[in-house]
Amino acid sequence: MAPPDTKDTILDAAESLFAEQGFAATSLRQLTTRAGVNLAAVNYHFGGKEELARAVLLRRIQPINDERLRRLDALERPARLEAVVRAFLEPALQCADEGDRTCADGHAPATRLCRVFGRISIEQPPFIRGFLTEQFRELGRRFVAMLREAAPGIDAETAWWRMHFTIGAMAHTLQNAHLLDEVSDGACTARDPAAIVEHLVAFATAGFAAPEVTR
Amino acid sequence: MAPPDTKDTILDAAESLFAEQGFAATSLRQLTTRAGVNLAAVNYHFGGKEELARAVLLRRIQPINDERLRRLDALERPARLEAVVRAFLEPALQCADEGDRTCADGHAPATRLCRVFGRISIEQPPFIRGFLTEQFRELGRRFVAMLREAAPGIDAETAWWRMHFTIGAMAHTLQNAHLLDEVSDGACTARDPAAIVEHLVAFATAGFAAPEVTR
DNA sequence: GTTTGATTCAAACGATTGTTAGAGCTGGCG
DNA sequence: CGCCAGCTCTAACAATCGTTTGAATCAAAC
Repeated sequence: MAPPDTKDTILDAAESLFAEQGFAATSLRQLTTRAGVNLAAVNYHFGGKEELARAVLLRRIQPINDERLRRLDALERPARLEAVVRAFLEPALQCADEGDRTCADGHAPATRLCRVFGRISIEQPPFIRGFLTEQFRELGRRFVAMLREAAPGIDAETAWWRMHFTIGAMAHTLQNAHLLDEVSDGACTARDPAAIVEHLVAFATAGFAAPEVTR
Repeated sequence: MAPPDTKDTILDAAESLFAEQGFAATSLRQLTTRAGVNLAAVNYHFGGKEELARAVLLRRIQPINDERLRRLDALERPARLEAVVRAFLEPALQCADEGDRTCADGHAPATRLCRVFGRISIEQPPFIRGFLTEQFRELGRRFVAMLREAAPGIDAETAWWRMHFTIGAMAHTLQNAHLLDEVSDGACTARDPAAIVEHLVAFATAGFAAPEVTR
């Protein structure tokens, strides 16, 4: 009921447009037009396009990573592998509940976040590199430690790789779930994030439990 | 020893720049400067920036997908799960042998390909959508069939999802392997594609072998 | 009612974008 | 040689980019 806040309106529009087209391909004019605000508002409220991108990412990543750590702390000990994997994956996919509005682009916030996050993290404009590694270093360390506790016998390097694989599977899937619809000729029609996360948890848990690579 | 062909020179420069910065963020002036050719050469030889992007992708994807299908045909029957996974992953990572020059950006062609492919497929400018789904529909169908033969008991939808996860893990890993170096504080320093593929094959094979999701 | 600070607005800035036109160059063939 | 096709070059095109300016508007405080 609060009057639509300009800053949030811009963030919403930026999030959906970055998700659809990426950072570089989205112009401020297109963005402010969709948001229904003046062109100069972005520079006034955020200082520039790059700072806007940082704000878009931070608004979503912060609560998700907080929730991840909260779940990690709440795990039974010794941790079950699937529970650790779930603690990592579910918060990212359930952020849909936070802002329960479904936006103009027809996608749930979770899908939009993962797409924008995947895009910007992959486009990796230089200005975003340090920001991202800083956001994930501590989180990664804690998860790797917990994963090794839940799956004894895998070394640190393997654990890092497998977490990387899991992130990749998650990001790519939510970015391109619609592609799967087309390619599979209708075998996969699920857009429900809850269903996706179950598939993903099963896949990643088994992957983490795989025997160590012998080379 | 052949004189450097302008068309190939452009393709090489475009591949490395698209890999580094993405499609939209790379300008033709930057591209032609690195290639050491005239600005107008891109439009002369390819017709425009979008057609250039298509050519960059096609040059690498075509031989890889051919090799994938060749390996698929050569599999023993009934197929072992790991062999199917390997038939899908290795060709993409071993295309380094094709053009054995290591280019100016210091990355092996395999890494560059995966990065440019991941970028463009994720940026997904509208002009590339149909092109990509067409390239992968037949390949996906054949692999899903073979995977279900090697891992009986998983349904078609699950097989599609897991293949999607595998693609995501592969793409994300090769795009961001350098990030892993930073985040893991040196636990992961491997840049050798051969080592990565072993980790990845182990992870994905286990994921495919996971029990069906019960919901 | 006036003032003050915050926000929005139209308009323009210089820079850069993809693309194109047309002249200039080059090498092989008659 | 003269010619022509293939390619490269300079120069410019219109369009769009992110950003900035300075005036207009608004709401609350005095």
